[in-house]
Amino acid sequence: MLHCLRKYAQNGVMTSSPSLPVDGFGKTLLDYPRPSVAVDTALLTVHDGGLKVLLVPHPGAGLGWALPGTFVRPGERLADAVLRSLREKAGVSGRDPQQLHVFDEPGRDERGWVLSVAHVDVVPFGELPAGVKLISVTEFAGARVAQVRELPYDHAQIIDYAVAQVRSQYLSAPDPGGLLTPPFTLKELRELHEAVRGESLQRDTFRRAMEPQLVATGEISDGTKGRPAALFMPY
Amino acid sequence: MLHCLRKYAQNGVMTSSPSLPVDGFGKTLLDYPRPSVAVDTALLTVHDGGLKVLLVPHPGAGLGWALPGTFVRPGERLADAVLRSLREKAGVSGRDPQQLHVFDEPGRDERGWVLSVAHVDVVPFGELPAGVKLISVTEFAGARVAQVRELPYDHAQIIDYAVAQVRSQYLSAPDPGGLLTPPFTLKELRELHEAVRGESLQRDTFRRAMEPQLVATGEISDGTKGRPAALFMPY
DNA sequence: TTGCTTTAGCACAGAAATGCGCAAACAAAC
DNA sequence: GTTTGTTTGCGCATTTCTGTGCTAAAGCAA
Repeated sequence: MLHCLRKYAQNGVMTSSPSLPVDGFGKTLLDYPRPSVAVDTALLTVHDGGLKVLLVPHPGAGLGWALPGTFVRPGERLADAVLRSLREKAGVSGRDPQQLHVFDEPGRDERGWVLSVAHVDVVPFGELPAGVKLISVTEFAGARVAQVRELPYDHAQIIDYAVAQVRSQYLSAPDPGGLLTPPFTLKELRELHEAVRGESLQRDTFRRAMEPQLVATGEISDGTKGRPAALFMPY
Repeated sequence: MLHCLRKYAQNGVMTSSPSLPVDGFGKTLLDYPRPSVAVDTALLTVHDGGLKVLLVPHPGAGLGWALPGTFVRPGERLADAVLRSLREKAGVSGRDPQQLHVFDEPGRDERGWVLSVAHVDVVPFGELPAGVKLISVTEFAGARVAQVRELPYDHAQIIDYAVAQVRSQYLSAPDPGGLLTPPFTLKELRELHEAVRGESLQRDTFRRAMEPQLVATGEISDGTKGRPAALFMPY
């Protein structure tokens, strides 16, 4: 079979050239079929007492919204691709994307062989640009909100993984996602946890779990109705 | 730039041909640089009261052992690639590989741009072929056993992820990895948990946690010295 | 039949966790 | 200044969990 050497002059990516290591068959990695690798991200935030996910317009036919995503570029870390896609698709600055799962169903994308590395990131609502599209991930009577079910590809599953992971992280740590601006009150922290976990929490039980992991600033909240609350920061 | 259409006649993989969808730039997915995607697997088993990981000979220079791995083939699920690599590299039948993490450091492999999707699988020691290489993952006084530290690439980290995930699964469920052949005694189950978790467990506390999740078969163990133990199966 | 070993089960004490009611400490209203 | 409403902090009782020691049960071996 006649082979053409194909070269790229972009991002210093290595090409099929005499300098690449060859294997026992005299071939380099570029001689084998390879998938396209994409990242898709469930960007979660807390607003109006609930957990919300960000959607962007989906250019594909028929469906209007999707999770932000992009193909990974040579030399780019997956997390950096996530951050780039959040900037480019939603004008949002992501923070610390965490991997969730690789979706690898061979026919998942009609354009060809595509793997998607699903991620989750969390951003405080106040850091989101005005006008971004957020939908609730809260379940009502066990039924998914229609808009989550209608998302393309495996995006509904990605949201499930994301919610599960963030909820797991908020089981015992005060604010692992940094959604509150320190200093904050215990009530603010508890309300955040109730929004994330989707359930109400007993005030005293919550306080005993969190206080050992917080630093009391010695100050109290002001301008609030009722007894002023002590202010805390994370360790 | 002159392009040659490159065709493959292997495994029905799609090629850069007129039939592939093109994007807004008139290009298909194959026109963009793509990584090689590999899977690496920490295959864990329990033997001699401890958690062990399987190693295979590493063909690379300098180091002798590594976790089994392979490049993913077109149309192949990641889990199937894991199972294939365990068969081909170690003669082992894997069971239910679980994804751990994607290792994506651009320079992690001198052959080129390679992503590795790390997996964990567990197999009962009795199902492993004779002569496979197992090393302990147990830490002694907080120090990693030398052989784990010396593994190539990010394999030591993969083992860490794998151990953490399996230990997490065995925190509250009887035998999520199916390492015991039913029926089994509570002592056998407890010893499995002690091997996985790397700590001793209080007999009654353990029994209270497990019994509600087990079905008593009504039979007892035979051929044992002392009072025969009740036999259980998982729900 | 007796002795030994192992397992099962439970009572109990102590530790840990939970939830509630009340006093304290504020702001707002009068 | 007093009263009302709200929120916080904490003491207390209750509940749950854990680990220990003990004894009975149930086998095998002698």
